[in-house]
Amino acid sequence: MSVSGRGLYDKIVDLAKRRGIFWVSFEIYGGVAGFYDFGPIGVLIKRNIMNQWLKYFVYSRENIIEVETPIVNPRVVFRASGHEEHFTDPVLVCSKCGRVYRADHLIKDVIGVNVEGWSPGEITKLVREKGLKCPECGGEFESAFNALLLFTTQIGPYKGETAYLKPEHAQGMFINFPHLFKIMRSTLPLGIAQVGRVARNEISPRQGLLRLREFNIMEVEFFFDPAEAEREVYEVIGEVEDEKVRVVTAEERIKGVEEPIEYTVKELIEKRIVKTPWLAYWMGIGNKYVKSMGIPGDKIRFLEKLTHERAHYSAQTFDQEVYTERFGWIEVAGYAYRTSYDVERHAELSGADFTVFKRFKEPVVVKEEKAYPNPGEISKIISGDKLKELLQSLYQRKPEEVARELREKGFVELAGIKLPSSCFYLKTEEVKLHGEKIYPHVVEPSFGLERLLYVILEYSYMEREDKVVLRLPPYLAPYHVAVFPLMTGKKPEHVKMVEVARSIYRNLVGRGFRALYDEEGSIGRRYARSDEIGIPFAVTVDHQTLDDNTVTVRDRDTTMQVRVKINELEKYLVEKIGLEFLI
RNA sequence: GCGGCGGUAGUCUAGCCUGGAUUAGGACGCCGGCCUGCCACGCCGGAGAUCCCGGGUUCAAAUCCCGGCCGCCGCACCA
Repeated sequence: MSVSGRGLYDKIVDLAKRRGIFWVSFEIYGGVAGFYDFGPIGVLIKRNIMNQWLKYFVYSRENIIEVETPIVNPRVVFRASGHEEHFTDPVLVCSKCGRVYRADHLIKDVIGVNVEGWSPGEITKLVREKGLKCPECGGEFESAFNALLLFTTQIGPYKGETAYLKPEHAQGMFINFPHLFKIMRSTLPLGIAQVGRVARNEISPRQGLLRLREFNIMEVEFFFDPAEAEREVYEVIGEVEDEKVRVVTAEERIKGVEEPIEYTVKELIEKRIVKTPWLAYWMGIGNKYVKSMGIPGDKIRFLEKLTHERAHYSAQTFDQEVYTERFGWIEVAGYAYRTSYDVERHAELSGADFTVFKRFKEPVVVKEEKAYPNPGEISKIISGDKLKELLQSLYQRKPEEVARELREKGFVELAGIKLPSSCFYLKTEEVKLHGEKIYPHVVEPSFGLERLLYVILEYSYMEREDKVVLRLPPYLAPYHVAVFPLMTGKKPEHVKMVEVARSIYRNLVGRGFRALYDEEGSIGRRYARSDEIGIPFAVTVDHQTLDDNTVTVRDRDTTMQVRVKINELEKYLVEKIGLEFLI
């Protein structure tokens, strides 16, 4: 088959392997599904995608900070997050044909029993009692077990504590929220970002870079006060209020509509399409970010997840999808409204204080009923050491709580003894409240780096006269500029060209450019090689250079050349590339 | 995990059906040399293949059979 006849995906995979972008890991041992190695060009492009993300989501915002937390997490972290419960599925395997079923789904469909929360042992017992067989081949089922999609390991080389590799960064930010909140002078909203590796033990990873077992996530957990969200969003919305995003709402999807409707970020908020305005804000930022990397706006859409598609922690989720030739619409980012779910779970299991003190504009005076013990009356019911003990524990309790219990039940129960209201002095006091404690809510934009890499490659891949040109935006290119001598022979002027080209190369590198020097093969071949990995500009030292200190700068996309003075080359390139590369 | 299809140098591929004379052929790329006044130039030379792995059938296996690994597609799964 000719090169142009094959699919885009195949061409990208070939290019990626040939030029050192990515390839299947552990190749010499036959490869392992779901793992990819990234080569010299791949790591550079990935880092640029990451830098671009940091610029959009972190560096240009005063209230977003970045952290790095361990990949290995003790079990309790994912017990708190609900992953241990929800990320695991009870599974039944047919002993005859080997088919795997979700036990809860199958039992509900066939027997009509809801086994949610049952142990594998209980499920196995039910399957045996009811004689449930494999619906495909009629074979017996093996004992049910929980298939956990978290990678499991141990902390400590022997007899270690069970631990999991994190499947997302989120918990690292939640756990550190109380500490970081103080560092950031106790101010909301506060965004905590993290970029790096996570691992998911996928049952059957497939589709190249799109479903990996180890990959990079770029994620922000954005903590805010839901009551102030609308006001605070409007303080910063200028940047994105008119940004147009294409959305398919859950309501539309239920009706069978897949065609997105275009809204501005402001409209998403005003029409109450989003359950918190911050969701719309971050969708706007994410839309701009993805467009900045060469993805056309009309190839991006946000798909609201239906209730049953959403993760356990989410009140509303939008997937940001990009249209690909090979796989259709694929998710590159998720925007989840996690409410205070995680924060409250970690508060509960750790005992740490995750609340935020919210100061009122004016102190509020509230009347509060309080009940103080009346030892004289109590001694009529009980005496001696028992009285002493009782009084001690009574003094431990807050008078307003005691009053409430009296109000609700008519008595206070302590160590089996019921104390009527006659045992208390009841008082109504005025209390000045300066604020209240609230749990912050969280919105989470979360990007898959490798998926972005793939869609960016798809949209930048072009062929010109059977040659590959990777039209990467200049700031994503692995190198900003290539430097070539026109001739590399033995004639004195050829030797001089090499010398000048090398010195230009060294100067550019010294000034912070990523530059590539190449003198192998013909000039045309060198242009072709640099086009293939997306280098946007090529500087050539030719005969005229030796006369007047000018070089030609060739544009990758137009192949047009302009002549530039060597001492103005840096300025010229900075103008062309933009300042993005200086991150 | 199940089923279907596939796996030959860095890449793309011929050969497989119909087992043997092909030293596993070609193109591109790569390396060395010559040449070369701007878009994969030309010439000469060179390196590069566990024919995915293991087993079986056979006098003989890249080729046929079985198992495994990997990839793609469909199903299941994707918190």
